[in-house]
Amino acid sequence: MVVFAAEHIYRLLLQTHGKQGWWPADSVFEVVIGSVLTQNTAWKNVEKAILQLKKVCPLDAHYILKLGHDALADAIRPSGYFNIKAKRLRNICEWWIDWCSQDNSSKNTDEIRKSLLKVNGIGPETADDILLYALGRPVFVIDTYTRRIFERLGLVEADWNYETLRQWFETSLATATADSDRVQLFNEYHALIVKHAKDICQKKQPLCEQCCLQVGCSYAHRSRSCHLN
DNA sequence: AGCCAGGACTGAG
DNA sequence: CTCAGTCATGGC
Repeated sequence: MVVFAAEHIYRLLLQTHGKQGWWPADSVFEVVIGSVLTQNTAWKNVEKAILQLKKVCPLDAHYILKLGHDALADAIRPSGYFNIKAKRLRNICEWWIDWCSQDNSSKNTDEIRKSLLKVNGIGPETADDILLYALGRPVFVIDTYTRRIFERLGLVEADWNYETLRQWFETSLATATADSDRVQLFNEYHALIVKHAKDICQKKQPLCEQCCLQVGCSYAHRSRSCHLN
């Protein structure tokens, strides 16, 4: 049964919240920018930052680099951590320019991830955000919500590192085999987890039976209250 | 009035 | 090598 748990929970999330249609952005490069700005930051603040940035400069790697640190930091101020994020944005702009200058059709996903992780300011989650939502690669994004929910459902262990968790999800979701199907599935799944966390758990609704979104579910709950607390 | 957001790096021990 | 400290605004 546990083998199909990941797919089961996906169906429950989908029927509860509907399709999310991530990533909210006007361009692929905007996804890259957003993935850095949203690090440990509410998306609402990221929207403000991107809006301000668009007012002072076209959303293009070359223009952002020409902007300089101070002007960039000032524009993205609402997203918090504006000084480090300005540096990180400049770093990922360099990477992006390099990326766009090459033929990437034959590169495999793992080598792209490695090159992303070499960029200072790009950790495993941000790298996977970029891989999935900007580059359309089939990788499952792990965030703090994912950890908490599935740990309290008793499906994953607390001491698993990022890679182990990612592997668990990717191998558990075996029904979709074609790359394009997996991209769609992983895209929606991560978005639904975030949606669920924000809409339901933060509002402290008495979801218990619903940690898995369903009354009387059979998972081994670690907590009786909302599994996100 | 705190608490915490769609994390990641650094420096101490 | 682990791990606490650091970065910082805005919404609830």
